[in-house]
Amino acid sequence: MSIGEADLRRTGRPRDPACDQAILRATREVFAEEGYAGVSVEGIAARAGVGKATIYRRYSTKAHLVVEAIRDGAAVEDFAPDTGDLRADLLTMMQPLASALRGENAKLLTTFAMERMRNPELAEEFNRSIIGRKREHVRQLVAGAAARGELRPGADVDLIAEALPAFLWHHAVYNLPITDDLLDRVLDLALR
Amino acid sequence: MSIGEADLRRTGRPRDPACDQAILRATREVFAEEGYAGVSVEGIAARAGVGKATIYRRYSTKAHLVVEAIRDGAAVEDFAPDTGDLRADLLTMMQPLASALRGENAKLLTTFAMERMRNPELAEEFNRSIIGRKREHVRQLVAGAAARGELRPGADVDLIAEALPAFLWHHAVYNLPITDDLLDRVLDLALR
Amino acid sequence: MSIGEADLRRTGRPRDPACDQAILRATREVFAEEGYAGVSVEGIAARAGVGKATIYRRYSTKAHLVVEAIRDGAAVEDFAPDTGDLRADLLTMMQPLASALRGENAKLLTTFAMERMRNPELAEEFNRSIIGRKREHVRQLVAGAAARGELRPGADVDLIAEALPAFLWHHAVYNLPITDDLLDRVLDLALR
Amino acid sequence: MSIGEADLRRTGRPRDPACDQAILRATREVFAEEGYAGVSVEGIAARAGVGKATIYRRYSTKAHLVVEAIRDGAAVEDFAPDTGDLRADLLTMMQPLASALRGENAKLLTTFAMERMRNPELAEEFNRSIIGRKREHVRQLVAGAAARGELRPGADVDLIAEALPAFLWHHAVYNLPITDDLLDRVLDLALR
DNA sequence: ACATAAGCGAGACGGTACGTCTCGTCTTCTG
DNA sequence: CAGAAGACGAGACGTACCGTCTCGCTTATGT
Repeated sequence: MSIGEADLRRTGRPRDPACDQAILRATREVFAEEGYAGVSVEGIAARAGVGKATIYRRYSTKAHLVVEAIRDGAAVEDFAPDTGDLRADLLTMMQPLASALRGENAKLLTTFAMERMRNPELAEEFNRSIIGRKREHVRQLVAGAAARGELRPGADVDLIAEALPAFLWHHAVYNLPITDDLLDRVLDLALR
Repeated sequence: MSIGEADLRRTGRPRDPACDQAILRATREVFAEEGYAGVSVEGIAARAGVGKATIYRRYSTKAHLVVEAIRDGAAVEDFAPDTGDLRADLLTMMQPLASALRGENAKLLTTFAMERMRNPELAEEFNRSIIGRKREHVRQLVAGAAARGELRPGADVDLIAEALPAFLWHHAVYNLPITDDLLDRVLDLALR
Repeated sequence: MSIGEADLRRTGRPRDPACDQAILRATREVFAEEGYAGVSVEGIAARAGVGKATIYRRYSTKAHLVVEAIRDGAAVEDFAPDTGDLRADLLTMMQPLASALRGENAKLLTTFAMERMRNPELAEEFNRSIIGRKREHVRQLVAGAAARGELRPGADVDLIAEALPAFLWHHAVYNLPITDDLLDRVLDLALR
Repeated sequence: MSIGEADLRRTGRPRDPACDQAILRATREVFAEEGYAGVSVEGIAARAGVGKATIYRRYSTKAHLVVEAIRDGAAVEDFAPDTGDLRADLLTMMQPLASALRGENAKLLTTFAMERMRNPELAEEFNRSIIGRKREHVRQLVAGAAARGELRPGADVDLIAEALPAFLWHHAVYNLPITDDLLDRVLDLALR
């Protein structure tokens, strides 16, 4: 709740939003150029024109900083359409993820996916900002289509629902090209 | 050349094979639990009851050490069958990966797969020891089957070849169960 | 001038005198127990229940703050008697220092005396508030007595004038007891 | 015992004595020029051409480093003569302290004297390297002389024994000159 | 048989980054 | 305006590793 948050810190000098942006921006730039190991908090501070304490006041850890920087720059939009046209709905839903995994933030996203495996609190955040309600919604779309007879009888609803993300992440993680028609081809394979 | 190598060091005290194992074992254990960043050469040396120089004599770098440790312990067997039965051949080929992703090395493998994204030195080794020649061989099996008319006309050879690893890794990374019939279901989806 | 000062600040909320005392008191306590390095402006603010700005509005610097705190709490009274009885006059003058070095402020004083060696800003203030005009006055008393023939011929005026403070500080610094008759014994030694 | 010490560290690469000297030397130089607050471990490391760890391996703390540096460069020689000539013996004993307090190390010594007041383990070291057996020995010399009738009857043995250090430290601490004849004058005052 | 050459455990070395703490300044809100 | 709160740039603190480098010792070979 914004009210609750405001209550927590209604006194003292407020944090400078310009610092927030300078820090996250510098972190993303260095991360993209040099990778995780190339990020040093000291270097980020210098590049952002900021004191180290100003960073540590926001992020307790280098890992935390990097993850938040990525999240800030790589959040994936989350639609939940249900037009009755399964193929179209799935395309609409997964297009943002495909774009993100293809763009300059691909490395950020896959790194984020990784970090979440060891850091449980990140797993939750990963769910919120990357997966969102997609997984469950996709399953419902597919199940609805199956119920309508839009799919062949005995179709594997769970597997079909998984197909798009599985292939997209597989391509991203293996540096295979995420071409414009990849989603079409996956849907061709999965939906018949 | 083994002869050349042997010539290079035919004198002096030979390296202790027990050290090799102690080092690689300790490295694997720490890596699986703490990830790449959690591995410290000093810690490995202590855990293996070995001097740091004994490690650096074998591996020039922490990255090198970790790569070799994983390769030594998590290499996935690499069959290249071609019986003419596509489904059976694919099952034979992917079974080792499925087992590996299900067994005690699952954490090691997924950590390796993910960690290689931020450490390019790991990436190449991952290709060599985990992927090996599988990718190309699977593609050839599927292409052969398509040529024989075993698949429906216009089947997406590349995508079919990718399906098993894509779903297996997706399950592993999202902690979904890798059940005994998962490969069957994926093959059902992909081959018809 | 108090009139001029009052003119400068006849508007707005007046400074809270309770803050002055709380700040100085907290500073003295911490300084006596932990020394100059142990004093942190942030800590003083917290201990005094005061904001940092409230301190810096009064004292431009940590050194300034500490100096004022000590001066406020440990100033040694400064008599300048000249009754013609050298021994009595010296006793009158040094009694306050002896008391101060024996009382609860002893630690404060010795710490101040020592700390001033590494912090030149403290040195000047120490001269002003602890030594004051005592040194010169004592010398004049002794010189006067010598001129009157109250001392043996050829008496070392400078050394006699120094004797009381030298022994008092030596006892204080070495934690030797500063007994009631110490001044008498020192005067016995010095004046005959 | 040197044997015991040797046992403690008979393995591994031995510490480089050149580092010891470079570190202590740099520390003394900076301390003399800038005072305690001006010493930074990082700066000492740079000036000595040494890594920070090489300093912290030897001295757990900045304070520890500074004190050892001073001790290494400012130890006062400790004679214990007893020729039967009180005045000569006292001169022989206190000359080294006078020299030290007059020389380039005066600031080091007085700062050391101060630091010992808050750091109990330093008090012991101060006793060992600066005071040594002087205090007790001086008292015995004076008591012996009194017993021999070399002093006037009723002489204040304790105070006489204290006189030289008291005046010497007083002069040092107050930046009064420690002239060549100061000891003579103090002895004149104290011994008659 | 014994000298040579290398392996080994231990740990010091010059660096670099970490995350913490304080300094003195600044910015906001409340009384 | 004063005061409480606390953010800000700067930079030192003490810790932990990295990859390199001695030490003194042990262990095979090759003459």
